[in-house]
Amino acid sequence: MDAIEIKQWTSDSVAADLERAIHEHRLPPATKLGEDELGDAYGISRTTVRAALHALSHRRLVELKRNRGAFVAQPSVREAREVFEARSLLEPRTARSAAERMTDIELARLRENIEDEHAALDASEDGRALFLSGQFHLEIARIADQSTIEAFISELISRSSLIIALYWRRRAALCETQAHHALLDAFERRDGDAAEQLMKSHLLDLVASLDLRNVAQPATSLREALQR
Amino acid sequence: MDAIEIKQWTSDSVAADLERAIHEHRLPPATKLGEDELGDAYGISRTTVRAALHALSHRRLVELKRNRGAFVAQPSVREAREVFEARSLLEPRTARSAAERMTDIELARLRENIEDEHAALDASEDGRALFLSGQFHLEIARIADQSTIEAFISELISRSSLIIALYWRRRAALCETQAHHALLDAFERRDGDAAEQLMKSHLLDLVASLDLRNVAQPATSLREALQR
DNA sequence: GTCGCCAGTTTTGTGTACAATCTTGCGCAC
DNA sequence: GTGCGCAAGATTGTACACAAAACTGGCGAC
Repeated sequence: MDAIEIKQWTSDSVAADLERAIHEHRLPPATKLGEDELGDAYGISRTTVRAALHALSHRRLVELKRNRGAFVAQPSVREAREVFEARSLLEPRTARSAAERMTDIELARLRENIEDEHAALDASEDGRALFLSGQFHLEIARIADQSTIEAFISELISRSSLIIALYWRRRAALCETQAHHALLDAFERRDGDAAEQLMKSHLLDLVASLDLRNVAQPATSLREALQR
Repeated sequence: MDAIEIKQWTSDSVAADLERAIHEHRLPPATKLGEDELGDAYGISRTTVRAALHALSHRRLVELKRNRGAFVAQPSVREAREVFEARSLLEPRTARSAAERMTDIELARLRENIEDEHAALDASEDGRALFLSGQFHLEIARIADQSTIEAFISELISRSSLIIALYWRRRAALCETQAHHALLDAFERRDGDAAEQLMKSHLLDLVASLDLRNVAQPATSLREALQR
């Protein structure tokens, strides 16, 4: 079947694999992540799975319930607002720094990223497109050369993916890549002011495209909905 | 001796205990944290110790070296700059929010915090004073009611403590509480603009009071210094 | 008929044992 | 005398086994 048996999984690589699966919406919010189940799937012991699950819980991608198990997180409306509030504090300034110190090679990588995203969208690979969209933002933080801020943004992007899974209202599928194109233009001009401003409004647009009225609760799995 | 035997330590509480010890400089940078050693100290197995150590490594307070062990982290000069860069992006705006929504009760708690810090300084309990100083910043984030940003700031504050341990140059011992007093005044007036501005310059002052010339490397333990 | 209690089953939490890896010290060759 | 290599010791990484807790189902009493 798969080449799973070939690779030697470590707790880190398992965590990365799960994070990507969550990011691509292959593991939707509230999915139960049983330790035995995962151990069998990856061919590793529960000990290693536990380490990976704990790592993801520190990034708020997985919720650990004592004696209940691990579940893909379901960010609340409040948490959703907070995540984008944090992003709006970090990313615009980071985009400015990136614009001011970007090399042609880095610019080319960003351009490539956008093209891949387009290709994924054309192939209706929504999950992959969403992941690449996140990679675009992450790449900008990487170019800004601030690894600490980059780590925060990385976490926020992954969490944003969960938020999108829960609260996205189909509307603007294109505006996403549109905004990224605009940012790329600013980067090409090494225009820090424009990049900061564009990132700011891009994030605002993202929040606007979500349905964050507390009326519609996460619509989670059965009992979870009633425990609230 | 101690009441350690009474308490039932969990991985979380052990992590919190270690974090506080690090924050108060009872565990200086580069201290080796052996698993057996810690297990004996807390009366728990290595399994639980490992979970705590991993948690702290996610917050960049301890560095895990494969097959080598866990050590209290030694932030590089570069990392030090990054941490304060991140703080300067997050904390000023957070202070503004806090100022605008602060209640009298919260104000009183902050005042109390400053008094405790004064008392600790008078008693020459430097570690405790440093911890309380961090708590002041953390309390502000809590008042701003943004738990996501609060979590980031909490991590940055703890890491700042390590940075101070490594790079502090004795100079302004008082300016710290001075700045906190000024912030408190702004909070009393619910003056968001002033709070944001004061926090911004407070953080700049902090960086200025560090010796971040790359000349003087961490001055770590023997071999560590040479591996760089 | 409904509510409450109790036991069975499943899943996580913790402790222990073994394997892999790295460090350290000695010995041998050049 | 110096440098390399190998073996012994120590420490972490992983797997396994047991204990604790929570959910599920059924039985019995009111």
